[in-house]
This record gives sequence, structure tokens and C-alpha cells, in this order.
Amino acid sequence: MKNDLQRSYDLKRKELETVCRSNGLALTIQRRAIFDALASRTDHPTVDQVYEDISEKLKGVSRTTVYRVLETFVSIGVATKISNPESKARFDADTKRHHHLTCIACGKVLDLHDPTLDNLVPREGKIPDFDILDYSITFTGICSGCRKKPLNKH
Amino acid sequence: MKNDLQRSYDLKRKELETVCRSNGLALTIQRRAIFDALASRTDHPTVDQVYEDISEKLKGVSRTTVYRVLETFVSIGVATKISNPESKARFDADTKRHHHLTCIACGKVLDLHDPTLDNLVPREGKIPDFDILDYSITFTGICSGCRKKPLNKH
DNA sequence: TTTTACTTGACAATTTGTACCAACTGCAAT
DNA sequence: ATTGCAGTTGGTACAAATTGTCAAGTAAAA
Repeated sequence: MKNDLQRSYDLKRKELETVCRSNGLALTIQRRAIFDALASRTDHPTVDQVYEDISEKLKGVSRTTVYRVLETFVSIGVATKISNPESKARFDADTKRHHHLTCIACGKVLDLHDPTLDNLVPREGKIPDFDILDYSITFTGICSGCRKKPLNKH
Repeated sequence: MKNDLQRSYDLKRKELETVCRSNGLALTIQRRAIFDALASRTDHPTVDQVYEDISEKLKGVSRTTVYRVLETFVSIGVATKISNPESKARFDADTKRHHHLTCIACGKVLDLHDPTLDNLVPREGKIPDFDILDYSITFTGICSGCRKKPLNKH
């Protein structure tokens, strides 16, 4: 008999199959392995961590493939990318608490100043053992400029 | 007579001087130029964008210096770094709305599931022209592991 | 099976970020 | 104003992260 963890794992695997099908994507062993590796950990691994994980099982995978497949997963919605889309450092001279609107099409980052969002506190007991110093909300979506033009593929 | 923009600009410049002094840091022309470049734009520039901006005025600045100075600014609190500290991509198979706790000491990212934070909506009229599709809150702070050990100056 | 479009692997090239060290410069104390 | 020095910078080299290219391989429909 399967436990809950195992069951949800199967469910996710099934989901991958469904989503790939509906997007006309082949269900390759690389994609399955990368998905399994990603889904079996909750620590938001880097590309190389995923690569390490699957290299053990899949002899001869390419790092390039891991990069590609993870981006594919993001585009079909079975994974998310933590932090900004380009994963390159961006700086801001405004150190007052404020939030960001990130366009998923062009990568532009706009500021959002809204005092109603400046005093959020996670519900007591929900926080793992962690001292919170600050926070920032990243809203993702489409900016006005990109809404007008047709989506240019990547 | 100075307008408001000019005045707030001077204020920020003055602030840089004050903060540098109180941290025992020299007010070099490079730091001033980099700060001016950063403070005069609101689009969260990358290191290279700042480098481009100041190269015009300061002949012969080094890209290395821009990297260094921007990190210095973050450490003394006159600038912030958008996105994760390592600025390297991290992925997550959990696509349901949830939030993150990022440790500024070790870079670890923990999940925070709290339904009270899952229905935020920016106040009407506060949003620039932008279609919001999703959002995620990043709380920054110190994880339990790093709280115990003394800060290692890297 | 066979076909074909989609994928991958290998490697090159680029981009991004860090380490190191000799030369330089704010700035505090003459 | 001059001097001395700790703090900074520039440049090169290096390491790490990411992307581009294309021939060869493979999933999946016919």
C-alpha cells in the first residue's frame, strides 16, 4: 500500500505526462528524470544540483539539457524559477520598503509603492525557525508595452 | 531655484556621505559616480548598466570596481540587491502559490505556506499599467542554523 | 517499422561574478 | 599644505553560470 508521499509523487508524474502531451512535447527520459529530481526535493535546487542528482541515474546527460528542460518546465507551468527571470544581479538605490512588478515577457522591473502591503506578518506558528528582517513582494505579469505586441517566442 | 527632483537628489548624495563616514569608508569619486548613476534611474540596473553609465564620465573605471562598490552599498544599506543573494537560478516544482524565506547568511531558501498571505491585491490605482498574473513574497532574514554561528566575514 | 519533427549531447562562446596584487588616493594627523 | 597609511582601485587572470550551434539520436504518430 502506498503512503501519501508516494501517492502525491505519482500524481505529479502523471501531471507531467498530461501537460507535456497537451503542449505537444515528447516525454523523454531526461524530462522525466529531471522532473523527478526536482519534485523529490523541496530546497529549490540550482541547475547544477539537479544535474548532480540525475547524473547518477542517467549516464551521460548534458548540463545543457538540464538548463533547457528546466526552462521548458517553467514555460509549461510545471515548475517555477525563484528570483528574477534573468538570474543576474540588479540593484536599487531605493531602500524603503516597496514591491516590484516584473514583466515575464521583457524582464522589465517596475516599482510598486503601496502602504497597504507594507506591514505583512506571517501568521504565528507558520514560520519555520527564522528571524525575518525584511520582505518584498514580486508580482509577475505583463507590462503595458508587452501586452500590445504579440508574444515573440522567447 | 531647485525643483523637488533636484532637492531629493542632493539629499541622497548627502546621505551617502553621512553613511560612508559613519562606516569609516572613503568617499571616492568612483563611489560617488556609481551612487549617482544608481540613484538617477529607477529601473533597477544590472552591474553592467551602471558600468556603462559611469564609464562615460569616469574614464577608466574597472568593472570589478562597480561590482565591489555595489556590494558595499548593499552592506551599508544605501542600496538593495534585487533577487537572491547568489544571483543564480533556482527552481521549484511546487507551482501552487507560496512564499519564501531566504537566509542572507547562507543563501538557503525555505518555503512558507500561509493562506493569510495568498490573496493580496495592490490597492486600486496604485498599480502602473500592468496585468498581474501571480506573486510571491520573499522574506529575508537569518535561518536558525546561521543564527547560532558567528557571522563569518567572507 | 518507418518517418519526421522534436530533443539531446558535446563543445564553443559569452556573460556574469570573484581572486589577487601592485599602484593609487582619500583623509586624518601632522 | 605635506605626509603617511589604511582603504580603494584597475587590470589581469580565473572561475562559474548561461547560451548558441549543429550533427546525431529518439519519441511518437502514421
